[in-house]
Amino acid sequence: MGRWEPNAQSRLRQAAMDLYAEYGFDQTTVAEIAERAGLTERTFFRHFTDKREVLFAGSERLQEMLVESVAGSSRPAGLDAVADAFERAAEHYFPPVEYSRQRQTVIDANPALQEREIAKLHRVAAALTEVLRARGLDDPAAALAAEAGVAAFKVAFARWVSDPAGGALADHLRESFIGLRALLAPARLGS
Amino acid sequence: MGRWEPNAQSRLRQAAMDLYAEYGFDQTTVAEIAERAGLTERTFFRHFTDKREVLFAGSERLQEMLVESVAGSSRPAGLDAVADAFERAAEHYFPPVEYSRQRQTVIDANPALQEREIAKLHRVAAALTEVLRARGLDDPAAALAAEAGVAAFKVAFARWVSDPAGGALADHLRESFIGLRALLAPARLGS
DNA sequence: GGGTCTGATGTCAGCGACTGACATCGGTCG
DNA sequence: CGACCGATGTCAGTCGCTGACATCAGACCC
Repeated sequence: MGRWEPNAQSRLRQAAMDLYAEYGFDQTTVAEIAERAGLTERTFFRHFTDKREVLFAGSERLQEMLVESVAGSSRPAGLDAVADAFERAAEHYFPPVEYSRQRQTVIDANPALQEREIAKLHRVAAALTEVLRARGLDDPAAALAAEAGVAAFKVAFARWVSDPAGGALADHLRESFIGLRALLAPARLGS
Repeated sequence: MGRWEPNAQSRLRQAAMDLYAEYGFDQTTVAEIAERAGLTERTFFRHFTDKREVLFAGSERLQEMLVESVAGSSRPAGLDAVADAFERAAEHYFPPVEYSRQRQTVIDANPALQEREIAKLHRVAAALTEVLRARGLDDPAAALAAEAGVAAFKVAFARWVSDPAGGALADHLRESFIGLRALLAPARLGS
């Protein structure tokens, strides 16, 4: 398919990650990324809608997985279904810790990237809210379960990438959701 | 102070709003905004960090008001203090409905602006979480009270700008928080 | 009143993100 | 072997945004 080497997209992503990590996001130009990947600036923009998106491509896939998982969950629509979905995704979706760690370091150093990250997580929460409602949970409860689930995921993810013991993401997720459930038990967010 | 007419900043904001509303955000160039305001492109960027920020300048002020309000609230740190803060801000901060409505229409039509809006609200939630913790609320409860408060505000704001009856924002806020409290009563989020 | 100082604005040059239009190459299929 | 198609290259251009420096209006001082 490609004109020369295959995997243009992943080569671009790798090149971008390397340069972002070494010189910072702002100090890296798209032309440099493309050159390192042996491609053209124009081609970069055919694979990624913008310079930031390199770090977030794939989040749509995660969102789809979560939505499908909640939609087909054996548990009733609620926090437990969301927790299950995240734990399942943890095993099939996420890249190795080192990559995630490096990626997070880059994001944490740049406001524009944080903006994009927050927006992506917001979309995930919105999508989860939608499925939960579709499965019969009423409106505010669905939103709360979704937002709380995403919040628990944020915590688990942050602990995962900064865990010196190298614990699995799934384990951090379980802990995080246990803490959340303990806190919210009396509210019964559809769980 | 100004070279010619005063109020350069508000003239720029007005010009931007008019053009964004009439032609859309992407179709409006900064040079056009500046020209309509009788100023230069360079001057625009001295008043606003970027083209999007025109629509969000002032959100820092809102955030400060909320934080101060919660910090000095007579109520215990929790949802009620947050609710009070929003209701007080509703009376002293927000522009007329027509302006807010027009602004929201522009934002809703553009993903980049939505990203910025979400990020701003996220910062507000983070700041509120911080005050609540400073006032002694424990960590997850503080975050939940802040996020829930912001969520209630979102709902109230959306209803306010789309309310044909022209109800006051403060009234929508009260209703929204009543609904939230009813839902969360058993959880006791510090309220 | 005139000189000076300061803050806001103008001017200019330039970088880099992003896009549209069109050419070109590699592989596929008939 | 030739038509076809999808991915890439090439080119030119727009626009957001910035740094450096000049300039102007008003405030302050004498």
